[in-house]
Amino acid sequence: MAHKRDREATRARLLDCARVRFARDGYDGASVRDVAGDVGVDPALVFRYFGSKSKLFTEAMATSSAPVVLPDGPVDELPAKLLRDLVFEDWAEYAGEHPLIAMLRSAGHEDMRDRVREQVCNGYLGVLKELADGNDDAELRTELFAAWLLGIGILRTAVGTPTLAKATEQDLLPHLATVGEALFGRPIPIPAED
Amino acid sequence: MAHKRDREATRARLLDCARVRFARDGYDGASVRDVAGDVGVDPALVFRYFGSKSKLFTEAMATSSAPVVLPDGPVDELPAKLLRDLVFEDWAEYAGEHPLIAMLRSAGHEDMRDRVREQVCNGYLGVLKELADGNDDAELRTELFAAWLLGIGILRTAVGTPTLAKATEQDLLPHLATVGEALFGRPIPIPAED
DNA sequence: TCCCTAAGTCATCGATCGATGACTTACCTG
DNA sequence: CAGGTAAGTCATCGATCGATGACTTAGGGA
Repeated sequence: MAHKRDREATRARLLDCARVRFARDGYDGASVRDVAGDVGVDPALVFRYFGSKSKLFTEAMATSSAPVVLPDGPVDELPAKLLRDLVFEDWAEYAGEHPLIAMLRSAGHEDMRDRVREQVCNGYLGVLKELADGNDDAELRTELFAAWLLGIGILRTAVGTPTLAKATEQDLLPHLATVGEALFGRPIPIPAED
Repeated sequence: MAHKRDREATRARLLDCARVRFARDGYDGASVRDVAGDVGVDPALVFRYFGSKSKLFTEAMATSSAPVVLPDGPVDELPAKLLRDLVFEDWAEYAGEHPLIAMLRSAGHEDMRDRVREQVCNGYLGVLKELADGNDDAELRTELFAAWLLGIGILRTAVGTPTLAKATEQDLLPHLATVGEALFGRPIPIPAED
């Protein structure tokens, strides 16, 4: 007996595995058979529960349990926290990449594009917005900073640029402070090493 | 008569179409039948000429006619030129995205990853390197700036963040100068509007 | 214990993909 | 104009994918 016959539990496990598969392999790279195999269930069950691969994908993204744990605390500590989350956290189950970066692989699909945008806007940008208070072009500055963090993550994990790939968090923090101060006109403290 | 029987010419046309297809649809999304169809030739011919889809891909990327026209001229004008190339150029045939950003869709494949890295390192980073002269962490600063440009391009075209998607080149140039100066410790001129 | 409902499975379809090998046709040479 | 060679085509294979519908089996209530 692999598992009890529980519709909701099986559905939830399918969604969990689908999330990882889609993020790691992209929409096209992840097959329904793969997801079903992870759960240890017949592929046909996926279609019984979700109707189609596309709907499985949409629901998996929409019910993302905890794609991002948005940090709180003093605003000027946010850049360092986001840097850690986006760049230096160990996302082993997502093939070493932040789920957001991994999801960009599927950006050809409209659903994924919308989902990523929503996550970036309502998540990261909403959190970063306070930093730009008092500046003109506040939204633009916020998005520019987010673009930088995203670009760093991509160069590190998806491209594998030599210096950045080897850089540690401590290497990046001073530059994070420099750019953050230039962009937001306020000092960005460098947290102590732990 | 569609075209003359010219092995080299047909090969070259296949490579051209393959480049666009791979960049726009990704490695998995682009089929050999698509590429052959673009050229108006039988798919089997592709295998006769290149052996496999993977080899077609590798050769298409390696012989990239002009994936990037690296700008020259005074070093402090490079940021603005790269911003235009990466973010504001009209890459209509690549579905509106810079080829480099489009190629990231295929970064799951090792070949593509290597190719993108090579292009970034020997292309953009090589050009930008001079800007960091005189700083410690010169390579890191260079890669961080490249990460920023890349991130801007991705947020604009692949994610579609609201403010950045609507921003014009003139909107971004002041911030480019600000961040560039902070990162490289030298003034970055803002070119006049044309 | 019986049995009915729902959870899960099996067999299979049609489309598409990469790939192969035998075939046909166009062009150049003598 | 004849004929050989190379450019290009056709038929087809095996694998994989999403998807469907009929089937089997588990398990709780009477």
